[in-house]
Amino acid sequence: MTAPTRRITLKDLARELGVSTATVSNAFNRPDQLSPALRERILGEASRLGYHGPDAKARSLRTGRSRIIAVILAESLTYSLNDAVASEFLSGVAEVLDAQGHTLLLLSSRQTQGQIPGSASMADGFIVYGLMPSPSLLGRLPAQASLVSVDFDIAGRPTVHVDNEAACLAIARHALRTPPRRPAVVNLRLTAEPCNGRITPAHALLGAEQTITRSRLTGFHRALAEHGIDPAGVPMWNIEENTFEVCAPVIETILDRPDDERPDLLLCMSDRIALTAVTLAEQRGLRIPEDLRITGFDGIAEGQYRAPRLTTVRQDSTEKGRTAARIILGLAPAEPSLLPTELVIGANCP
Amino acid sequence: MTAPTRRITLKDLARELGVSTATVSNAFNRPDQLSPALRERILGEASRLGYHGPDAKARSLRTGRSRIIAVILAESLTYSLNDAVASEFLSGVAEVLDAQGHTLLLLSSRQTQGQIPGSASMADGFIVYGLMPSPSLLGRLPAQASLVSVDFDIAGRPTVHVDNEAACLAIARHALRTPPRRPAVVNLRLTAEPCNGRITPAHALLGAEQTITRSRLTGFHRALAEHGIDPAGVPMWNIEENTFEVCAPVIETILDRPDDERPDLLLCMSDRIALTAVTLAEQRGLRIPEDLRITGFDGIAEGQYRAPRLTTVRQDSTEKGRTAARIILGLAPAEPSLLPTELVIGANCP
DNA sequence: CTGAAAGCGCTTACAG
DNA sequence: CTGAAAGCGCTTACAG
Repeated sequence: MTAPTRRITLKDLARELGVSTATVSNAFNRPDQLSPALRERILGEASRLGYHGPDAKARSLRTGRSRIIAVILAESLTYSLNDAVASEFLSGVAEVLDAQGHTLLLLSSRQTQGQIPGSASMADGFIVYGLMPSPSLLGRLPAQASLVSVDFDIAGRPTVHVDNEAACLAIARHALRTPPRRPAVVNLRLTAEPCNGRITPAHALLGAEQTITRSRLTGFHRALAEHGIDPAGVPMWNIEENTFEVCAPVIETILDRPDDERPDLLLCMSDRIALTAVTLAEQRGLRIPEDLRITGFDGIAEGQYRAPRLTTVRQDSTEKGRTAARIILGLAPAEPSLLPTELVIGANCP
Repeated sequence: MTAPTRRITLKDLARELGVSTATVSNAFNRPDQLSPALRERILGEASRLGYHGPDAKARSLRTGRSRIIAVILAESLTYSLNDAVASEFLSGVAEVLDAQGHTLLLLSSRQTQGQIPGSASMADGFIVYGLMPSPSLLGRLPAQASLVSVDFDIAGRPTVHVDNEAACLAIARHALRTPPRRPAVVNLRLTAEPCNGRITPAHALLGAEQTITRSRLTGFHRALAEHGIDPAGVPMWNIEENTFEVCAPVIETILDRPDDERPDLLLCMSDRIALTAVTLAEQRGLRIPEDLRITGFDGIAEGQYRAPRLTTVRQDSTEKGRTAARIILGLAPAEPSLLPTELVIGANCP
């Protein structure tokens, strides 16, 4: 009770013990630099005095490294944290960081302030997920920090990808083995301008370097062409946000068409879209798969634990996260990484 | 291209401009401390030289504040990020932090290393979610940091709670209006020792200060007693983790009992448990609600967007997160906060 | 409105 | 194996 109203520092501890600050620092950081006996004495005294080890702020300034890795999410944190695919990705990142004594800072490129808070620059590395951030945001990141992009490319930086086109080719080929009369595609963020509804020729579409949806669509179109169906004649809808709330009205538009205009095959860009379609179709008394077949993308748990089980492409989002984290920590080579996908055939599109 | 191989600092910028470092600092942090013209000149030169503002590490050492808030989760990050309730909570926290220019650091009290990494001590405040962390972990947090606990109490610290007992009393009263023949309770982490299965008298139970499950159970028991049912005669099961994978085997045990022993009312401690029960009951051809009625807790979206819609208690996890964040940032008084819940009556227990 | 100077708490060559 | 000293990049009274 020597009234330590002030927080105790390494210097205090050194003075108390009659050793230099270097030795105390070594006791915590480089055990081999001092005798075990002395180290014991220092650590013992430290815990007696309530000193929990070198201050992280000072250490990070001195060493230049914070042991913090930031993930920059394309969507808002609110959306991302509630999206199964993004959550799995994050949990993969967290798993590896955790095992390496690193810590996860969550950022969104849709930050309220319009820009990443300055405190973000504390991070040693950045994992950018889902969408090309604005050039100004990218420019603000510390030049020496490492960077890896996921699901899109940043010139000269390592990337983690899934082969979207091949995966969509495979699932569409499977679906088309039973010839549909009226196939249709439900896209996710394909249009240059926001659009929740039918895509018309007037809509400009994003390029393959801006959205993975484009590659997925290419896969669908290749399969359609193989089966003698002109892709240009296949109607497309678009959805801006991968949530039930945003999907539902668009899906309703599709399902409420007259029987002879309603699609009998819905190629969806995500499981969330597909699940919404299943739910709304069931509510309307449509039989799945007799009246309507539906395919998804992602392989989220919710689609596999319900009846009818979803036909989809499983991508291992967790492994994506692990891979990105390994690259950022230098545990894996800083080169483009392409992860496999798996066709999962469920009861709603056998 | 004056070969700035080294990162540019505030000092460099000051020298370049012929002003003091204080003035450059003020240009970024206290616009009112210098003339607009000078400030313009400084900011202009800064962006020309690629200086993006004061270094966060140095600033945090100097000011003692990092603008980082840490959330310490009871479960692993992998689990928490994939759990709907925890995700919603985090998104509420993120929303408020974001609006205040703060940033979210994710920690788990189940960190692989067995303890929180040192970098965590950089945070200005800690939100502890879901479970009392070990005293040693609590002791390692910087003494001057602010702390708020959610769903449990830490002596002398502000807390955010939901009235679990009242909510469970209400939902059980609703369910018991149709008298069950064989009611049962499925708990979540109620036993002192891990238990996935039937709870026997041999099991020690956690206290109300250790787990919210205890308060929920008290609510159920009060309602049962009101209806003349001896709570001691109501069988209980327990589940350790709120996932389909862990719930399913326990639920199967329950549903696979002979017809005259199988419960016809399942009071579940979470929607995840309830949804697992619905799925497995449907697979067995049990009619809901005729053969089996099921209630949940939480009000997650997945339970509301499927048929039969879940009967549950909705708690606003997002608001819980917002409240905790407001308290930690000093935007709300540092006092206990009790959030309301809402009884939601669905088709699986009308 | 502007500047000189101290110091936040630590780590790291370096010398002994 | 141990210590004296420099300095990471910044902010903040304080004096002018």
